[in-house]
Amino acid sequence: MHSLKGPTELSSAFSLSHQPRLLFVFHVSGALSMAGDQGREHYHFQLHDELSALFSQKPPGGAVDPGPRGFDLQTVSPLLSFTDLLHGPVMDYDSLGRDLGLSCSAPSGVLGSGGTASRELMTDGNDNARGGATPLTPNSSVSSSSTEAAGEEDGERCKKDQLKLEDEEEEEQQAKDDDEGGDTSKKVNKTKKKGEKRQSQPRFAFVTKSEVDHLDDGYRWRKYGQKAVKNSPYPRSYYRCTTQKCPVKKRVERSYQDHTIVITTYEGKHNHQSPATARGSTRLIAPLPMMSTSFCQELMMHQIPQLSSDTQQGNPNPNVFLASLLPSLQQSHFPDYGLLQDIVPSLVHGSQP
DNA sequence: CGGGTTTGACCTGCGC
DNA sequence: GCGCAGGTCAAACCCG
Repeated sequence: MHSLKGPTELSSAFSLSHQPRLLFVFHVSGALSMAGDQGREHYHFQLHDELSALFSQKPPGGAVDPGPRGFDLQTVSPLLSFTDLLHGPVMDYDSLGRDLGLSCSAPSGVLGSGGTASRELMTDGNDNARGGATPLTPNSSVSSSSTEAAGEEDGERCKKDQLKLEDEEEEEQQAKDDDEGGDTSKKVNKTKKKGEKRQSQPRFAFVTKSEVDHLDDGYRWRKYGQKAVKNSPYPRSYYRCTTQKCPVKKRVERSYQDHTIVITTYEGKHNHQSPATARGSTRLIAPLPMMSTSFCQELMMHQIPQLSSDTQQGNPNPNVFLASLLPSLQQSHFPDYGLLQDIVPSLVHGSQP
């Protein structure tokens, strides 16, 4: 069974924050899509339902849309911090999970048997799991992501993923060949071998409350498509990292129940440094030699006010937060440690020579 | 003019 | 086989 230490330790780290913030990281394993194949669609809509239920709730003062489930986050207490939510007397993992009505369609009963919403969201048995932080916008008030507990499919999935990765290496090689003079039809090259599934890249989804669709995560993206989403009035946009040969893609869509909820799904891993880092961002007061993306900076500034405050009040390096967080994440099998590694490469490299 | 966006067409996988 | 839906392509368009 999966280790469930992650959320606990993570929440300890997040106890630094005084603010009522939620930060969930939804790792979406390779075979899962935010939407798509019928088999995955269930998860997709559940994700929508759950998140919408979660985020359709606004803090006191804001308009509150109870949502179809009628789940009232305020019963959980919107004023509680992430830590409070996880540890506080108001709600334990199990009750939170139940109240959230979370019952991800993962085969082994993702939220069953002691599993809880938060735990499961933060737990992933997939060793290939990579994770992330949350892209935030200035107006984001709540961010969430989800981890798919791959459950019993993991073994098989890992094998499949490995095969796919191998295939992708071939594709990469072919791309190189193309770059060196091949002018064959891209469509032909892009066409996957028969019977071969896509979606081998690690994925993780961020759910952010934001008015803007395209969140600045420090990387440059080029939109390559937009599709209407079934059962949703909001289209899904497809972006590719503009850096040459960077395989990372992301999809951005809004919750059909709460248009302020932006679901961003990242796929793949950047094979380069964030342009924001490269050009030297000045978003934070202190220099950020170890902060690779504005993405993290936003995290620091908006999602972790306490930390931000510390930064301004003397601690020159907000990365101490991540530095303190990473070991816990590593120890706790936090599924998205990999993304943190992506996001804070030098930090990780520093701690992991 | 280069880079990004829009948008219709096309491809693919899956269920029926 | 057909229809549906997600994902991608690429020409046209836009903008600085």
